[in-house]
Amino acid sequence: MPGQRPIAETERMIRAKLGDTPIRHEQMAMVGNIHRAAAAVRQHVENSVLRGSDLTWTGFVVLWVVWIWGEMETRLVAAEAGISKGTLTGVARTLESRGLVRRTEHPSDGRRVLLALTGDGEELMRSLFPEFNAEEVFVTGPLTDEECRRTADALRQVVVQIENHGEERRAELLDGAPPVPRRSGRRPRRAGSGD
Amino acid sequence: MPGQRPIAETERMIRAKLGDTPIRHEQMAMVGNIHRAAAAVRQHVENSVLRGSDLTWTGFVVLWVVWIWGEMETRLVAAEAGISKGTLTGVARTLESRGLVRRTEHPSDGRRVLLALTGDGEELMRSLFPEFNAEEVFVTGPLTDEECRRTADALRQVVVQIENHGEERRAELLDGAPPVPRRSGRRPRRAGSGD
DNA sequence: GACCTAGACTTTGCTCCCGAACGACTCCGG
DNA sequence: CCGGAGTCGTTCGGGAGCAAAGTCTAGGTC
Repeated sequence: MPGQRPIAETERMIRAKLGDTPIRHEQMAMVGNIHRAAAAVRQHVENSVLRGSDLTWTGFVVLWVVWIWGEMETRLVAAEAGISKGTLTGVARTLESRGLVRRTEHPSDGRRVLLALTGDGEELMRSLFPEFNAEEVFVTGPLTDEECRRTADALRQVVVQIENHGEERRAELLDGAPPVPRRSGRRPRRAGSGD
Repeated sequence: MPGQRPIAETERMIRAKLGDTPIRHEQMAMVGNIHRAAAAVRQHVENSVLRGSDLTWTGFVVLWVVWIWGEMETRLVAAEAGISKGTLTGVARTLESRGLVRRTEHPSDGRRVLLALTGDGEELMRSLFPEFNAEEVFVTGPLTDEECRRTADALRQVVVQIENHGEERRAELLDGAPPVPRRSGRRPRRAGSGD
């Protein structure tokens, strides 16, 4: 994505569109760059170290979580990997079909499912993670350790802000608004009445 | 995603798995937090200001690009929005079906397609963008303007690093490796031989 | 004009992604 | 033992998302 326009001109165009409606540009630039950086890093890594093992970013993250923390319940894996449990079902299915993870029933609770790495999965992660970390070092190459720490800390504060106050904030914003559901999502099964 | 383990313990677990293989933890934390923050911000915004207009994050970004820069060729919109042109085709179709953008043929080059906002799209962005920016301000609430600037700058350096040296780096890494294609992707049409 | 090469958009195949609905199961009170 | 409330993983619906293949157009050469 080499087409980024200079920031100064973007600000000028926004003013041209909105007149004097006040806009906070530092915050806008930061949010924009978070997404640009995330996409760029993800694609670089998928196209280098992960390609050879036919893994996606998410697949790798799930493997990583189970590798580090050992056999664990799927809902915890999803939380740790930062994906929804619905998504995890599909990702785990893919990884299972590649022979990298194994599902087990929970010994005492019939609702739960445990996820663990197979021998192949373990072996793969042992060789893959150092390569993955090398790419993390590459993409952050222009920054010092201290700058990485500071940036990581700032980003964590954003995550914490949303975790702590996001729900409340969304409730305020939707205060009294129509409870518009997503366009997507499963539809309830019709009760008997014909339409 | 409230399930984050403390960093110190994560580092300990990695050492337990890899022994003395050296790992750079600052870079690892930064890359991880980039993705966590990106996902958190995206979900917060989709579930607040975008929900009412039935827009996805990507849909909004595409609208934003066309709103700010005016009618432009699809490949430039894709580059500016940070998505592939294949993805843009679908997103533009969705937005067109909602009556927010309009496709026009290029006046002199029949291969190109121009994208522009409709009146509805223009009106929507005028009211939506300030709300969007307010959420950007909310999620970065714990940070000062100066910290936002610094963080945005660090993230930009990551993007630039990948833009400038990513291709070269990937070439080095894959040097002589089997040209493993993605598992996904269109398959060539079989030449006449049945399988 | 037929031919070729390059460029721009679209289609295709597979995966990811969320959130709501769902069914199976656990827990608890009666 | 039954039934309701709550939890857990899965299914489902709509939509990204990429890269490679495919289609169509532009512009040049013979």
